Amino acid sequence: MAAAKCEGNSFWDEIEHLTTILRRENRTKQISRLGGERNPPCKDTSRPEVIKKIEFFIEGLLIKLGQNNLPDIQFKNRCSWANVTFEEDVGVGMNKNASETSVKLNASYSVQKYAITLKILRIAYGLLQENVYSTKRDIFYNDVPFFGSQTIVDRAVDDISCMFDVPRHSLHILACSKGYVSGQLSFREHDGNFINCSGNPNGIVIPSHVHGIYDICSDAKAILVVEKDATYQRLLDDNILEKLKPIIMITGKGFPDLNTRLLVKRLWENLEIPVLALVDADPHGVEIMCVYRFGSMSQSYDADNLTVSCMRWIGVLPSDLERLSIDQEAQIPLTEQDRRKISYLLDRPYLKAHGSMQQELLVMLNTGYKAEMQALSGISTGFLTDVFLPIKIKHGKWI
DNA sequence: TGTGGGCTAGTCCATTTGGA
DNA sequence: TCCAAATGGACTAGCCCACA
Repeated sequence: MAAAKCEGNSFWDEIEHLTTILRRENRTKQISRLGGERNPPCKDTSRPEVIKKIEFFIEGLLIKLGQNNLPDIQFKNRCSWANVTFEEDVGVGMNKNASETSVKLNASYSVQKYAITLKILRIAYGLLQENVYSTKRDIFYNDVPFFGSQTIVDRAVDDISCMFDVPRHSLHILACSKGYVSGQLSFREHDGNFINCSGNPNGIVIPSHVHGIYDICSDAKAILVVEKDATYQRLLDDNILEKLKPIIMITGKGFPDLNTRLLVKRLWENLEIPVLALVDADPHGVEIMCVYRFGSMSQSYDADNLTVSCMRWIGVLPSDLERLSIDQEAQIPLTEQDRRKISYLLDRPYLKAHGSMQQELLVMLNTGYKAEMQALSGISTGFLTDVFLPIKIKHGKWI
């Protein structure tokens, strides 16, 4: 079923209506996003500025040591919901007066973290001076016995980004991308390399240096963000890019990495077209959609660059399962962990502000069942591509 | 072909450690 | 004893590769 063949109002009418609303809202938000109690947006700081910040920080440590004081390193606490507030237009952002944790040189339990922080700062300083990039993985393997685990490097890099109030890539430290993008999109990478996503039937790996891409061109009317790679591949096999043309499709393969989130954000900023999320009707699917749409606690200091508040949840909604009479055998009973996860989600500030999403979680809780997107395939082959998504788009059935 | 291990992300909770 | 900070572990999503 081709998109254009839908009867009644034009297939893209609802999307175009949504586009108009979102663009108008975006203008208003840009104007009103001045002042307030929250941290200003995390700046895309230039290389010389970051070098200066590191030098200034080290100078401060040396001055204190010269005064026979043991200098602490202060980090904003990225692990507390008390330190963040939710605002509809920005998502989960860090408070100006967020509590800080101190890494102390005179506390034995802090010494390792102190040393790791200084070592990563030294590495970042070198990368910045040489104007080259490295990955967190490379840094870890640079001295495995010293760091101990990858997690420690990850946390330290994010703490430093937060401390200097700069995005991670401004430290010239990147993470390997895991997301894919396909459809009506072309751009140039930071080195000038031209990328045309529509020329590759399976899409391309999202670049590691998303901030460096430019000349973004697309005539797409919407961006479809898919939770799982399996579903993404299935939709490509079902020829979704032709059936719903023109469209861009992205997957972060589960919880999205920062590069995938950055790309979705950049596409929204450049193209200003609706971003639709297609996730499982289970607690993790909802949480993944929320990470794209509202941001995460640990990256709250960079919310402005990462969250896509205009995103809409197109499916699979827990209420869809009942409406479509999905066979109960295709549904999965909620486990105790699922129920706990739903409780945590219901406590999140952004869900408290979105009654319709809260309602969907309560539907899941009340029915006691969850379902993956594959459950829709049980109705008929190609149901997701040929019926579910076209009808949802045509009738604007998203929240 | 299926399974397990190691890797990429992300989240939250529990435990350990040690200073006040 | 209490509390803050650090760390490990358990869980989610997924991919790739080696091996039985």
